[in-house]
Amino acid sequence: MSRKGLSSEIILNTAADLISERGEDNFSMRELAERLGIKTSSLYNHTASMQELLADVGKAAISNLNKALEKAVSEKKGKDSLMAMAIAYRSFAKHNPELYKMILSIPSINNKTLSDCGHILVNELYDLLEPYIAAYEERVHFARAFRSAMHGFISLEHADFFRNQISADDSYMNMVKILLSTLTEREDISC
Amino acid sequence: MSRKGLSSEIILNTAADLISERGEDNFSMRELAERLGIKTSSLYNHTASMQELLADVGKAAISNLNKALEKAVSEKKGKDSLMAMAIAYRSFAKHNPELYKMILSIPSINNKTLSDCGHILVNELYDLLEPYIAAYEERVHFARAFRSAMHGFISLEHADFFRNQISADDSYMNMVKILLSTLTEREDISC
DNA sequence: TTATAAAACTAATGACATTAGTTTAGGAGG
DNA sequence: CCTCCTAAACTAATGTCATTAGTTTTATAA
Repeated sequence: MSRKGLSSEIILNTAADLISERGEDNFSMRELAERLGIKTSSLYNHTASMQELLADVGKAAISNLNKALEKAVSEKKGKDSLMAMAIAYRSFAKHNPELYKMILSIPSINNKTLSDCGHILVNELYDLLEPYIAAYEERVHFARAFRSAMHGFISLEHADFFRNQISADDSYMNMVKILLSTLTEREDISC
Repeated sequence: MSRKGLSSEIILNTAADLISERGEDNFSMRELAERLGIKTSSLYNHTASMQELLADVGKAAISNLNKALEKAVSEKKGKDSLMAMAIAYRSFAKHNPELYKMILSIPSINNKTLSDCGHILVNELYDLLEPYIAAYEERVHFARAFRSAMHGFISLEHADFFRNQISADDSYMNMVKILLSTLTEREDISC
């Protein structure tokens, strides 16, 4: 190491802070360098490109989201787990709107990342749905619907598409309940 | 007029073409000018800024989406109308993925635009839901869930989050049916 | 104490949006 | 047919970026 105690981790965290504060569109290597107290070009000793750095921030974000979901799910059982997941998902997106948005741009950049990180959410969902939906294909359908609803709601809300006075929190809970209401415990006819 | 037969409409359409081909992120005034056969700075005789131009492209996109939805809805009745809307929504997004994405960035730019254009979709939905949901607040909740599901599905699919072999088309139809299945015709107890 | 290499630096390039000021051409009025 | 007017083109310049090449510095390992 040289002069500063800069590590890739510090750079990543500072980049994430900057993005959280001012949005991905307003992020610049110049401002990141300034905040770190170095010249812009020095950043390239730590990252190959801005694109790679942004991808890394996205990976960290999806990893944090997954941790939050796992924690939430592990504390409940059955439908309560699904409800807890939905609440944790929205909570993460609400507290980290800019980082949440970055998650969507990951897959197109890096095919492996999503396989590594994103599947936790999906596999968790598949497991939780098993007591309610026997057929694998149907489980996939429902999981996609569930994720779509969560993501879509958050996305539309953040883009200010819900102008009506009615509480968005209420609408979200209502939406999740509607979806969960279509799940009925199946009698186990195996063996 | 002077030399060329350029109109704001031609510029708008060319910009939309360019965005459709290469994405909003890769759009540049330089390339737009080149395709139009003029110098970059000449564009500023027709638009105040790139931001305004992009906003106009977004407005045109939301307008086209609304037209497609209205047409689809008008040809059916009851739940079939809702199904037709969902199919038309997805169809638009599938054929115009880049333009669809731009719609989401409109509200933050211009508060009036969405009130003018976007409410058609919302009001249409409210009307269609009236035979099934009496309470206004409940209708708002359901309409938000419905839009969230549609948008979320399209958004996740386009970001390549549905890696499973299972058909995305099937999943989409399944999702819409799940939501519509929770709607039951109410007996009209008014008067 | 010295060698090494990571990590800082300076300097330069090329893409980009945007602005100011100038020129040109096509249609309106005589 | 001529002349003016103005929309719409142009040239030139500025400032912001990301990125690269080449140089210097400094912390640590030997």
